[in-house]
Amino acid sequence: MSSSCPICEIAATVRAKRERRKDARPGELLAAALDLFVEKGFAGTRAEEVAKRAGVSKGTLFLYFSSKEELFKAVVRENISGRFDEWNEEFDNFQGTTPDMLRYCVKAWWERIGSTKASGITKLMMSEAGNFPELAAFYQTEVIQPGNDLLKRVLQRGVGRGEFQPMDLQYGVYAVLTPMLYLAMWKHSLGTCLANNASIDPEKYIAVHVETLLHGLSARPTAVAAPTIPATP
Amino acid sequence: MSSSCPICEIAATVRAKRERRKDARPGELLAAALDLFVEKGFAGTRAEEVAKRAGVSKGTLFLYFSSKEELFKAVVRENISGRFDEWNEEFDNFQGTTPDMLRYCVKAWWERIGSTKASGITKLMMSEAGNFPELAAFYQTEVIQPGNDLLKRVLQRGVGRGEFQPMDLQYGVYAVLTPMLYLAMWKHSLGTCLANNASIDPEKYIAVHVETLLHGLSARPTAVAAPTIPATP
Amino acid sequence: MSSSCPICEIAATVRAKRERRKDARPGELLAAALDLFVEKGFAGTRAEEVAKRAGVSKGTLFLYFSSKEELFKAVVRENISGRFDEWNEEFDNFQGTTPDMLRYCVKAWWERIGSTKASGITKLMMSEAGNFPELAAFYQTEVIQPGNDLLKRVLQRGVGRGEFQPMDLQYGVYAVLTPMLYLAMWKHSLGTCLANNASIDPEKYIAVHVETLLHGLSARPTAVAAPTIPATP
Amino acid sequence: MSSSCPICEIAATVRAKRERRKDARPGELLAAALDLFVEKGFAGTRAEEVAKRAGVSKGTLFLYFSSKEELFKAVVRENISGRFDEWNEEFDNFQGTTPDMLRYCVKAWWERIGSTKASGITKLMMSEAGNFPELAAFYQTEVIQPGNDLLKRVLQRGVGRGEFQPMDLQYGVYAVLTPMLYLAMWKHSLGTCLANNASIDPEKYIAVHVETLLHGLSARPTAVAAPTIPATP
DNA sequence: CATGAATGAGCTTTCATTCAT
DNA sequence: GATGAATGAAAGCTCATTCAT
Repeated sequence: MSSSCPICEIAATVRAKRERRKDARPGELLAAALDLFVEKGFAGTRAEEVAKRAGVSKGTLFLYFSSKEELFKAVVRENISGRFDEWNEEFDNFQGTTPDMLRYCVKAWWERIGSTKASGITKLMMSEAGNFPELAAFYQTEVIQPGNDLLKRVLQRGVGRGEFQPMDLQYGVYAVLTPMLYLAMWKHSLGTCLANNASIDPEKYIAVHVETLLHGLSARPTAVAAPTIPATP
Repeated sequence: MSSSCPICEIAATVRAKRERRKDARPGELLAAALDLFVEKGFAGTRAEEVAKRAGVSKGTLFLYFSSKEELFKAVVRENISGRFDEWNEEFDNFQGTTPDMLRYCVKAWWERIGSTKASGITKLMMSEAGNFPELAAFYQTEVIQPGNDLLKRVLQRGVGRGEFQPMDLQYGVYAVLTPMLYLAMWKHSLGTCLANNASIDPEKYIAVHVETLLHGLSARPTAVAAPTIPATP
Repeated sequence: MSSSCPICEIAATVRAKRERRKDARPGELLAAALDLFVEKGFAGTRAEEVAKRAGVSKGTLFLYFSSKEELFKAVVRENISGRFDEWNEEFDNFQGTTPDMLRYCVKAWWERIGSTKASGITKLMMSEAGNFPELAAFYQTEVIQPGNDLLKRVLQRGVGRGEFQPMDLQYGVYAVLTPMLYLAMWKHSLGTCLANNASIDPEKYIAVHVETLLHGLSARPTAVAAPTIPATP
Repeated sequence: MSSSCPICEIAATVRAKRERRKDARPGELLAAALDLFVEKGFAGTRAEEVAKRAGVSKGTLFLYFSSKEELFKAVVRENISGRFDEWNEEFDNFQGTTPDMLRYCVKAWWERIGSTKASGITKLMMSEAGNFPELAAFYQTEVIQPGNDLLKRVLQRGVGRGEFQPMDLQYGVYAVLTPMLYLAMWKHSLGTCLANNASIDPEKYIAVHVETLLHGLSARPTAVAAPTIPATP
């Protein structure tokens, strides 16, 4: 490779760069695919577009993922696990009232999932679950169940400490989770096409939600501080 | 039909049968389309499949609906937007407290939309809105806006009568609507693939939701300080 | 049929009208078909449109003409023959100079064919001949040949009387005919879609044509260089 | 190519072969399309047929031309409108009398268009203009207008140099053009189906036409009763 | 490994033709 | 005879997937 041919030199450079980036390819493709699947849905995303956004050719995409469906599965797998250990630990160590814990919990979700691209996966799963039952089961095991358990422990703590009324924990979880998941859906579906006057301010929406919720959950003989939906700003 | 002219009778019968058949077609097609759109999404549903399920040929479908998109709009009109007149009237005539009105409202939604196949349309729009902006705009105009307005009037009534605290009506609407819409989503996406032990009992879910909500909304004598989202602990 | 049933009476009236018009049906269909074929071409004309313009149903059209192609053939047959006898006689009796005869000839063509819907048939044949060889042969025998013969006799008369130079009669015929046929084409094709500034005034066009032609054909005392086919320049 | 690097050479060869193939595709497709459009008309030609005749698949056609209409436009550009620059220049540089120029002009048209398959496009536009207004407008802009302008300049030159009588240039253009266009029509419609004895010898037809025309246009000292193309009214 | 030209199954839509009424 | 609802064969176009280079 000490050839004097300049083209060969360029080729060598290219090859070097290629080899350096070879391992990065799947990751770049997955990132591009996440973006596009979230933005346009599964059927609406063209394989070539994914490849182009990842800076490779259509052929290369199929070199790493045997089909569009496999790519989709890989995207979901890549993006949904691995955060729960950290979170569980965080909550085990939480010092403070349970209402504050719940506020923190919701805030953390918004900062780490809801406001990031990762929220698109939620929407993705909702939209396409019907067409990928296998993936849906995987999602249930790896994401939904752990999230459920984590929230249940928070609510149980509140009940145990007399901060919350006794409740059916599962439905308590739903009451916390639902609007957040819905917000993720909204952000990535109708919310993107609607006139501004119909759009939701996510942070305000979440604040209203959690306070209303805490008001509803709280054990209060003496209704001291009534949280409310704030008056029109 | 006591006519003495047998030809007239036969002709009338013939026409009747034909017209009965012709009149039935759109309904059969709309029912088939609802099923399939909900099951497979808009893009995933083939026109020919709709026709086949309705027991007619591909051509016949286009005899009644000029395009797949028009078929979808007709499905939405048939199942949702066509009913707002009736609902508006119903609520105009409602006698009783506003909390009861809201309970009735949520119950009615569940019985007429949520628990029926029509709830699939909600899920459909969430999933496909990004890919079919024209459909999204249609849905916004024909469904979201009227639904929004109806709920706003209910909440306004409660505030006006001193049953609810003053509030930002738009976010009040969201607080009512969101879990219901989310339930619709759930039913038609992940909910269809999950093990039974993780499934939601919709009626209970809705009941919990509305009571928690009413608790949060209700005007209480000592509404001192509105709690807010605290800073990160 | 002395029934007292008013519907039966109406039916009887309808039937009578129907029978009265039964023989007229094919003619009405042919007229409608001529209009539409000329206006939109063969492929561009829909069978249902023809039926509607004729005031009958689609089914009836196929009752009289076994296929769209048969309808087309019938239109051409209906509209192209039967005028030549009259014309031949007219010209046999013509008194006057041959240039005047030719002027009259061109004028007559314009008035009876060129300016009427019948000119559309010319365009029709030109456009569709390739797809209907059988029809083309028919047209050749029934229309082109007789027209050719008639014009040849006119030119021959001029040559015989010393009004025109000797010439190749066949090409003389083409020289007369061509611009007229072209005009018919133009009227029914590009002429209908072009900006006004590019449009032709047919009468002026024909006048220019015939006078230029007569100038070229006329025997002149100083017929020094009768225009001939020059060697390739 | 005297490089010592064998890989470079191979790569170059490969790319060359591939590019040669890719570059050839549009030409092959255009040739096939010209054939078929002329033979069967625009509507009558199936995209797949064009592809098959070019030896490729349906999909490949749409790789190079985004729609059937674009394919047609490309055929027109390739065969006619793309040549006007060359022709305009040719005539700007012409040395000789204007009658000779006109003879050359007609001869050139015959050799480059009339006698080639390209003449079929003229017929095509005549036949299909009514059904495809967009194509007609394209043809008007890209072909008719430039051709018109070119001929007008020729005639104007003759008038300016005293070789032709003053005339209405637009109708002069028609007088030149019409028989040529008609010839193109004839060749591709009825002419293809008629017995030999009725067929036209195009070269002789054109020669007769142009000489008769020049005789009619020419300015002659003793223009006693010279019928002429009248000056603009 | 990477490329991108090529493929062809699949989708929506049109419309001549049929046939039960 | 007349009707018009129903049919289904095409046709234009898209795009996941393949494979020669």
